[in-house]
Amino acid sequence: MPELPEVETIVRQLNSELKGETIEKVELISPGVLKDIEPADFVNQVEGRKVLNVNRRGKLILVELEKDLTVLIHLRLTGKIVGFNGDRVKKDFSTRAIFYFKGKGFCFNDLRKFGSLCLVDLLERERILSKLGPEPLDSTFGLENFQSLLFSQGRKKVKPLLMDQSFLAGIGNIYADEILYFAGVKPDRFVFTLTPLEVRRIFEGIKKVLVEAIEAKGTSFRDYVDFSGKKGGYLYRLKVYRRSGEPCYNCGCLIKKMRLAGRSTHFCPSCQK
DNA sequence: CGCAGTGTTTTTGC
DNA sequence: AGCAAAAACACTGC
Repeated sequence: MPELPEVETIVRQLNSELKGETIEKVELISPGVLKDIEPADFVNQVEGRKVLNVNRRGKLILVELEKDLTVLIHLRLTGKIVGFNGDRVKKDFSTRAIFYFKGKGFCFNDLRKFGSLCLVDLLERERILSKLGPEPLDSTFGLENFQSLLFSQGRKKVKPLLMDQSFLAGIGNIYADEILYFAGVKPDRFVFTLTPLEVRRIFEGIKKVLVEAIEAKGTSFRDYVDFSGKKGGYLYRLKVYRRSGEPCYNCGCLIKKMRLAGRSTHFCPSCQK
C-alpha cells in the first residue's frame, strides 16, 4: 500500500542515509524481482557505483547512480525498504535483495513478490517516467491544470481516474478515498457531472491530504513501515478508509463500503454527494 | 479448513 | 477501441 506519501517518506530517509555512499555489494535472494535485466548484469553494473541522489516519481523510487544509471524500485503492495547498520542485516523470509554499503545497507523485502527492481539508462528512464501523469504536489501543478486534465477525461468515474497513474502520479486506494471525502464527492460520480466548486475541492483535497500524510510519515494499515522500521501516523487520521460501519466524524452516519473498478471504496453516504 | 479479501500494475478478454 | 476482469503472489481473518 505504499502510495505517494509512503514512498516520499522512504525516499527522504534513503537520501539522508545513502547519498554519496558507494554500493559495495548486492545480494539477490529472489532474482525474480529483477525486471528486464539478468541478475549477473545487474550486480556487475551496480556494485562499486556511488549513489548520487535518491528521488521519487509517482510511486517509483529512483536511486540515481554514477554513469547516468538509475535503479528503479517499485514496492507495489507489500514491498518495503528496511535499513540496517553495521552487520545487523534485517533479513527475513520476505527479503528479495540486500544492498550493502560501508557499515550499513538496506533490504528490499516483499511478501507478495509483486515489487520490482530494474536498472535503466537515461533514455529508458525517460521512456518509463514519461508515461506518468503530473506530480500532484509539484508547485507547477495548479487548479487550471487539474481542471483541463479532468475534463479531457469526462466520461470516467472520478475515483478510478484519480488512481490512474497516467492521469496523476502517486495516488492509490487509501488517499483517493480520503481526498473524495474531503471534497464531499461520491467516488462513483462521472467527471462531467462535477461542478466547478467540487473540482476545486478535489484539487484542494489532493494537496492537503497528501501533504498531511507525508507529515505523518504515511499510513500503516498492515504492511507498510518506513526505512527505520517505523509505522506511519496517518492511520489515525483516516476519515473513511477501512472505517465502513463506523460513524462519520462529521455527521455521524455510518461509513459505507462499495466496490468500484475492482477496489474497495469507502465513503460517507450523507457528506459525499 | 477453505476461501474471500487485501491493492498495484500489466495483461487478457469481451 | 475501450473498459472490465483476471493474473501475478502469499498471507490474514472469518
